[in-house]
Amino acid sequence: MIAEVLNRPGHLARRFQQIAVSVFVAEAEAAGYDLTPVQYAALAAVKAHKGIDQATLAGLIAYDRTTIGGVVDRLEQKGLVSRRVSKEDRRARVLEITPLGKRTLVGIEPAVAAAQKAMLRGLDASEAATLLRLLRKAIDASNELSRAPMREG
Amino acid sequence: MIAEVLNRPGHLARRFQQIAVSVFVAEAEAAGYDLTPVQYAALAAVKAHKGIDQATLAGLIAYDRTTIGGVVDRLEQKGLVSRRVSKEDRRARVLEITPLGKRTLVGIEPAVAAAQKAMLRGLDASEAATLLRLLRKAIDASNELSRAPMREG
DNA sequence: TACTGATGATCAGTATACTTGTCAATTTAG
DNA sequence: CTAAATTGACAAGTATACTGATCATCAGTA
Repeated sequence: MIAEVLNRPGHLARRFQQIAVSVFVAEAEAAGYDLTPVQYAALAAVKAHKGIDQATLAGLIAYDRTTIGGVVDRLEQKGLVSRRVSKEDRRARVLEITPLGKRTLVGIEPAVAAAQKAMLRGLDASEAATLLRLLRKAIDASNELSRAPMREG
Repeated sequence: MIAEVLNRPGHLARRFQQIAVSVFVAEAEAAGYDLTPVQYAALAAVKAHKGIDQATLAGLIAYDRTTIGGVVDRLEQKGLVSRRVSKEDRRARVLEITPLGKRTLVGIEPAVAAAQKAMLRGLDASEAATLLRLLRKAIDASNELSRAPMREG
């Protein structure tokens, strides 16, 4: 049997993430939005940190700096974010959320909430809280082991 | 602040999975193996189920049917798995682990164990057990919400 | 000031993970 | 027993997530 493999933390992490993405995309689509979890998180971060550059944004939500380029490309293409060269540092691209981006964040919120609930539907409130707490704890302790660690903003 | 986004289960799932993959690849590489977590799980499943076809393999470890094709391609290219057309069903590709594949699974085991330990290093034994139990429970309850649900066992 | 190093971003390349569509082979329905 | 539905696999396309390399710019120092 391969139960040993299927019960390893790495495999469970992959499965849970797989379900989380599926649920998010399904809820967003049902609500009429074409936004992935990654794009959503980036958009929310840009809103919360006006004028942030891509590298700082990547550190904030723990994305690889190469990956963030493509994500921002798509957000820009959808008109949710604007990107321009910084005046202080001409290497940097300064990001800002557009009015459409703001409306999108507000409008998609119920779908996001529904998705977060759906992926925990097998757990009661206490279990869900425990799972999130332990996930946070494990992540915090291993942050530096990731190739794209979270960097405080 | 974007703490609300960063503390959502979906984001934590992504971060934990991200760390799990990084740790696995790093440990495997340090041990002299070029194998990803996905390839490892597929290889272990092929060993445990001789003569399995790709679709059944995909269901067993909850991979997308299309994804498994590329994974098996790489395993075959590395000489870890052999693939041939089934005699009972000529649509199917029958998979078998090679001697090199078996040696690889044995040899990489310490690195896999080290990786699983590393990604839980922030938790004590009791917390780790709880996290895995709750992850399993959440996954089981939402299995069908995934695009590539686990099939059979 | 010139040099050195660090940093922001991008490009090319690889690997997952999924979509839709297609094809061939098999199974089931009528 | 044929027609319809299903299934296994692949192809093309998109999105995340990295590697390593390169380029431009900026910051520090000698």
